[in-house]
Amino acid sequence: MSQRKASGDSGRATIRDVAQRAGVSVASVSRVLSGNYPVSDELRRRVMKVVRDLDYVTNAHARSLAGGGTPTVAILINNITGAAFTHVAKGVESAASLRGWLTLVGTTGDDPERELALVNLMRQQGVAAVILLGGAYDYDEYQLRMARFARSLDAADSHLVLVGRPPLEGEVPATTVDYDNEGGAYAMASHLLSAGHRRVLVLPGHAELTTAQGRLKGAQRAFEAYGVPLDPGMVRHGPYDYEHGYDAVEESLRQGAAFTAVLAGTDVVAAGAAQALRAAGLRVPEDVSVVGYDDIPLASQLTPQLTTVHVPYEEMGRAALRAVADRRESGRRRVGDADHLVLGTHVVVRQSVRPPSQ
Amino acid sequence: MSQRKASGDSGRATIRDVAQRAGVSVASVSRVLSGNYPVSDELRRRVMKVVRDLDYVTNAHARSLAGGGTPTVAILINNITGAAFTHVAKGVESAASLRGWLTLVGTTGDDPERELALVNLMRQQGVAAVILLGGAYDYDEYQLRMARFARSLDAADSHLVLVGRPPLEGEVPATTVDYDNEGGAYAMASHLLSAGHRRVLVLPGHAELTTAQGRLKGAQRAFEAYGVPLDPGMVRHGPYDYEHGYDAVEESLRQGAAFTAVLAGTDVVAAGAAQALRAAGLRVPEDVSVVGYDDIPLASQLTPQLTTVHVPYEEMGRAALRAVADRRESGRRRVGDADHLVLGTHVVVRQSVRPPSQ
DNA sequence: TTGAAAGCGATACCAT
DNA sequence: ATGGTATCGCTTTCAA
Repeated sequence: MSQRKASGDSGRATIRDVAQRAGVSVASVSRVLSGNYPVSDELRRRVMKVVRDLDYVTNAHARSLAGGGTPTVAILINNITGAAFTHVAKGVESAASLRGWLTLVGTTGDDPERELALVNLMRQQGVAAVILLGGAYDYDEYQLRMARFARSLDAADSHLVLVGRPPLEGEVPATTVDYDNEGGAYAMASHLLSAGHRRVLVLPGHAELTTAQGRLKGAQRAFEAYGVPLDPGMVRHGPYDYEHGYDAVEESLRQGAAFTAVLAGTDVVAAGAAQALRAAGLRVPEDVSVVGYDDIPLASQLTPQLTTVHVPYEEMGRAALRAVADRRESGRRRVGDADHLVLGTHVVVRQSVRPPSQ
Repeated sequence: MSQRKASGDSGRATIRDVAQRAGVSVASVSRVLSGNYPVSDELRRRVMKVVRDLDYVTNAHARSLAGGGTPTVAILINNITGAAFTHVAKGVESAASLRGWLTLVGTTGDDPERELALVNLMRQQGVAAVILLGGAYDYDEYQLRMARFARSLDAADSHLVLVGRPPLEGEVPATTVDYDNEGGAYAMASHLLSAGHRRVLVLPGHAELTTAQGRLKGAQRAFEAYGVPLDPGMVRHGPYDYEHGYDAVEESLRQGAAFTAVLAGTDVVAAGAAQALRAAGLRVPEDVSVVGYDDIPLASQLTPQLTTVHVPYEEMGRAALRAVADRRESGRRRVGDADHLVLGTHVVVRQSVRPPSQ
């Protein structure tokens, strides 16, 4: 019944099927296909004909077991739906495919268990690198956890790459591709301050998220630089989503908070904030200015177009992959050897900021 | 120098390393790890200890060569940045990970060459299925091309799944997960017509794209049903992006076209259209109504919130994976056996439609 | 319950 | 330029 290997009938054709049918050795078929070895035209013709007839493709698993194999990188995201992450992923994928590499994607849903499981799964796959995207929750064990990931991957000839979060402390075999998060926030807040705003509602994000921490710190530094006190009551933490932006503004308004501008942690939060302002009969930017962070497409599609901080997400993705590829080519480097890359950010001035009216 | 296998030092630890160090056979280690075989507690303890010490994970390539292995599905997208696709991908990924499956992602950039290369690459990987996302360009060879993909994959014990596009003609071993594209457009157009709109600017998308064709056809049917002639000059084709929406409206206005509503092919196009209307001093929806299609988050984040057609993208992704998984479990089915699934769509009424003012 | 050994499909070294 | 074959790491009979 289940006569396996009856005649290359069921399942995929193997290199042996091709060899047999072409009347040559498997070694020859392998040579023709990899193309990195001198082969007679006659042989090549014979083999390729059969390859086409059988619609043969080599078994990637066997190949990578035997030596060769397509390098693969894994990218782990919290939520594939986030526009910012999506652009990093695009950068990684495009740079990978440019080199003929494959990209695996896994989503963690902010679940440490799942993150661990995925890192191990990727290790099993023998990926060239695991790229972790997005800000991290800075809980106690975080550093240890990441250090463990890094060492595990390193021991398996793989590599850990952190994108969009601060580098790890100590001598850990990991690469970080980050952006000037705090600097961007500093510039954005300064933009608001120099326009004359003094009372601004700040929505940095979750207090434990590294990106939110950086953005808040940048804003605080700007306020200090301008000698303007930043009322702690004007800082509201919450998730990076539309609802949070909306709710935070609505609530502040209800509590009678007086502010002439909103400094949001992301463009999506800014969108929610703007909507809440409008719902309260306030005009943006005539009555209240609103700024975001990230510069995702949404920012320029809103009305008014959002003034925000541009983060080179796609470029970060490309940089991450380049770092991995370089490291492969030039043999592994020593720990701590230029493992940290920081890309610049800058304010994109659009239409959502005006000097305070009164 | 390059003494390989000196002592399981360099590279990943193998099952042999574990066996040796635990003083048992590789077979036993394999049994302990796969857990699908009776094993003494003592043995298990010994093996697991070493596994932890060595931080060992099995080599997925070797495993899948030998028989077992993690099922993997590939999802091929034109542009990973599109919000709609992203949600399908999320559905696929979540359903996959629920079963312990892996997800590979590749982007084609609308390039047939690359699409072919990717399908073959995925075939090499021995994926359980290749999921093609998004509308297709209905050029001549399309059907033949897809049929070839389908047969190739089928012959390799894999499977082709088409998501968001019409099913293939004839007896082709492929599964289609689609949504009622035309029906949604019909309902959306009817909504506009029943509100009293008679002159509406239609921006269905690229004329060759199957989704655009369906959306246009649905709209046309609605106009017919209402006995309202749809001026061909009021239909403008173009890409599914913000710029197209903006430009199309701007140009129509410049040419003096008179319309009281815009029926856009996607939410993003609608966003562009709305922006252009505002730029021209027209209010939405007081002066001109605007509707979209897809119901991506953007739709409810715009001002005014967009009335649009909801498409269950994430659910489609889940359905696609379920179809593949079912097919695996229950052995392959015969060609043409309930290979076509169509999910419903419906209008989501929000704030961007008003009866025409005059 | 445990071990030995035969593949799985491809690569690359060693002969010819 | 070609062919034979050991090998990659693991799973799975087949014996013990």
